[in-house]
Amino acid sequence: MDESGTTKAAVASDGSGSDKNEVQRYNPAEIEPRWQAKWDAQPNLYAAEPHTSGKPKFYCLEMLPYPSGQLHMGHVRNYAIGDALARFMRMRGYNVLHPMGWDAFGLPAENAALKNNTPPREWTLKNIAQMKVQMQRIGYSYDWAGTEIATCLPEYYRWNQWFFLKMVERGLAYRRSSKVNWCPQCATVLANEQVIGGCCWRHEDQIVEQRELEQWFLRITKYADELLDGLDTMPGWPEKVRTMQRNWIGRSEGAEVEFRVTAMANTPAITVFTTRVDTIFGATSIQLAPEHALVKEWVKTDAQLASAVDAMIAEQKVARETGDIGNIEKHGVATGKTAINPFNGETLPIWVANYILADYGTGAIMSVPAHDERDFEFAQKYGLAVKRVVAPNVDTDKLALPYGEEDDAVLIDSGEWTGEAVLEAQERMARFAEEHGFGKKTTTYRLKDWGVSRQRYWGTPIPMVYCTNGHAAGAGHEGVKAGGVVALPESALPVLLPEQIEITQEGGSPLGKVPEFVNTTCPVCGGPARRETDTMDTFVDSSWYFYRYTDARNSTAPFDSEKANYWFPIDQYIGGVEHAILHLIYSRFWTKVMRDLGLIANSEPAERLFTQGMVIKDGAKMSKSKGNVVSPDLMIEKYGADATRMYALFAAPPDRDLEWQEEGVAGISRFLARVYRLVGKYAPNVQYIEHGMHADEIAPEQFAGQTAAGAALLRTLHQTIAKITEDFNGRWHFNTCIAAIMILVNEIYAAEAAMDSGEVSSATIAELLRTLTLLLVPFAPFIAAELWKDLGETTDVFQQPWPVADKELARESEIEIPVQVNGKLATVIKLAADTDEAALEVAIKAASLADEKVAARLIGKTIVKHLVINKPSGKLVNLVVK
RNA sequence: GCGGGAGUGGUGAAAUGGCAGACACGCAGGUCUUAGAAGCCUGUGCCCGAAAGGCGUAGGGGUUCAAGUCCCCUCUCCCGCACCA
Repeated sequence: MDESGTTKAAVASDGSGSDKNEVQRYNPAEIEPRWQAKWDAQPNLYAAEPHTSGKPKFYCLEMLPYPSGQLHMGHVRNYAIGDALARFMRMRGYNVLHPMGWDAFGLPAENAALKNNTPPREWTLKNIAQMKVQMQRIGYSYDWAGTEIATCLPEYYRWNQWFFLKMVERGLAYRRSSKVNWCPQCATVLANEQVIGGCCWRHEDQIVEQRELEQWFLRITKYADELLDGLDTMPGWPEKVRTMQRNWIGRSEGAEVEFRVTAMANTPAITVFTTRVDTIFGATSIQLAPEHALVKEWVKTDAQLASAVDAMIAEQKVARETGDIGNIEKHGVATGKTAINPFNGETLPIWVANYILADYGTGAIMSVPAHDERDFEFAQKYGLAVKRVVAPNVDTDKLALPYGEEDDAVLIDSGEWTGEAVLEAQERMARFAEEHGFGKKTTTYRLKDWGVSRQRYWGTPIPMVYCTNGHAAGAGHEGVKAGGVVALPESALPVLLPEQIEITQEGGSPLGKVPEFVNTTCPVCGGPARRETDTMDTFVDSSWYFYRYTDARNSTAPFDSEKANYWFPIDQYIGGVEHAILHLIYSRFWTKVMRDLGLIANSEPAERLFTQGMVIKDGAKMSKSKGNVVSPDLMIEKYGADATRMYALFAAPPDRDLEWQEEGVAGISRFLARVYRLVGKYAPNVQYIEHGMHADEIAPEQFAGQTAAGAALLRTLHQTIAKITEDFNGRWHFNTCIAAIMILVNEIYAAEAAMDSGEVSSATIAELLRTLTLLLVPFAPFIAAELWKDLGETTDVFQQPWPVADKELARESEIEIPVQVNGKLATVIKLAADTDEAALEVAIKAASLADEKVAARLIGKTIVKHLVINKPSGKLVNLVVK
């Protein structure tokens, strides 16, 4: 090994006599396809080891895409984040599961069929093939062969059907008539979660209509409490997402109280829901929603009421359309009827009011104007009584109506409850109502059961039939009512989606027009039966796909429990925040159901969730309508896949929105070219190529007698390793990781002369370039593979262990100490790092006073304090002077 | 209205309470070239200036030896929820 002598002139060492200008230029268009072809030929390159391997596991998951046929920058970014992490964890020795698949059912396939006359299946599979090529071009390290799934294939969707049957058995799936959200454009039903501000989530300008339909529902409300309480045990999820889910579930504890309608013996009592039963003595009217059942009854005999109610409903519809719902003026109409307050026997007028929601609570409230803002506003308008029943603990003269109050406020004018504290009264009054049979403590939720029926073709067929002979369901099928609804046996699965089908724009389920599909036999009696023609919401597909990944080729079960239990929970889930409610709450529900079925041991699907920011351009989210879409293909063509994905990590920290600037991609490409040139220049000269020596054989003591230049480079190198390693384990600021690599490369360039003259040893150069290459793996795998090869390695760079930072080598030889005077920087002094700790403070004080810039600021002042501050990050001096 | 996030150069951004603006883009000047491109070098928060200096993290106040960072108030922008009784 040549430690002492001058390093041979780098450029000439290959004997070719080449000079600088002939060093090959970085050409990703040549490098990347070459490596990609090599990788694609190895289907198990990124396969995880079996669950029995005994290695620590790491399940790295990104949300699966809808196969639109075009990868967009949001995908590129999302998957670049996940891929960096997966590659890092592999190099750290983890058994990494990094799967990918396709959320392949859904309406666009049917729209495309209408437009292009292409069957949905064909269109979808073509898109998948197209997007897969795009993703492979970018070099993501997915285990395609072992995990790839497409939810539109029977191998997958049969398990949707299987789960559905399990849920039917357990009463978790049921059928009932219900008012549903109907999007005329989709010609199908939407779940509550898919209605955004009264409009369809897919058609932002389309008002959602209400229709009465027979629908299948999944009983997610059974898990409402667990879904809510579980959020408190999920510190690895963003607070934002947990808050959104909490609000969505909307648990509200209160009481129901029945108010009898005066002099109407046959009319059922009005049940109101309230969270403030303690204010019931302050109730001065009853308010019903326009759609309340009693109102529907009364309008039959009261034309005036009928027109007022109709106007209210019409007004709400308009308000919804214009987006003004929520701030339309409160108004109402008196019904002329009255009800009795069961607590004090008072007679209260019954009104119908436009601010009462039919689908929350009971659709009826007791109005307490003194203590509720909305009721107060309403009462003011119509001159209804305002009766205060809670005394605030502060000077009441200064309070404006309606009165809010503190928790320790007490009741006044409330009969036998007068003087009781608010919270105590709530408990006791609810119990009193229950004991006397006119109320109870109750909890309501904003969350509703999940309607999963869709009147569409391109989805999972619901595995139920309607027996013409009117069979009731078999024993144990408690979710199925009599009337001929029969669950298919498991042996009848999968219920295949017919492929020859005509898609038309007419409403109703397209499957209903396929007699071969519809007409079947009853599994119980063998008589004629009709199949369910609705298909499942596509959110069913994505509710459990990540379990399938652990055993994607299983043909006898959705997955093997042992495998799932090894891999779950997902260690890191990465995706867009737009799925904070829909997908992520359904997934949590499905996990709990699977746990209760005994399939898995975990109760939550993912340990940690990361929501990346949007990719924007010219200040707006990329979208076709805005015409600001940047094509990943074009970027790859111009700058290479490495530069494109690396820019996606460099331009902003992953959780923030990212403004796409093409000049930035060009900048990254230039940086990679610099790295390429550097390695190209020194690779032929790297010692271990000639001597077959590897860096791990270079003992640290060989760096001990380093020249200052070599030591400085190694110091930066190890600081860089430490910085990146720490970031992967913590805050994920990959932008600063890449910046750190740039600093390292800049520094190596600055030391070029020292490297050429032999001042920096060949062993050091080898260590620098090898390690630099390894550090690039998570961010730019193509160039990393190429450089590794150029450095003479024949091993797979992705299987190399991640470099370990050496604290000794990373330590500064000289410490810089900022000196402040009254907190403002005066100068920076330098001291040798090996100064004895005991003497250091004295030395620092002396040095700081000796500095002329400091002295200049001390003229005419007195030193009050001379502080030397010790921090892990370094030392600092502050002179407090007067 | 409620909840969450953010506000730092021309731009994207950096900064465990301790040197504000790392790294990059852009721009300017230089070098190389017949010329250009690429590369390389230098400069680049603002103000005045030859220099020394002064001012600067939306605005105002506070805590601290020390505040972009912590606390209080105000303003602006983005996201989510929105008459939830």
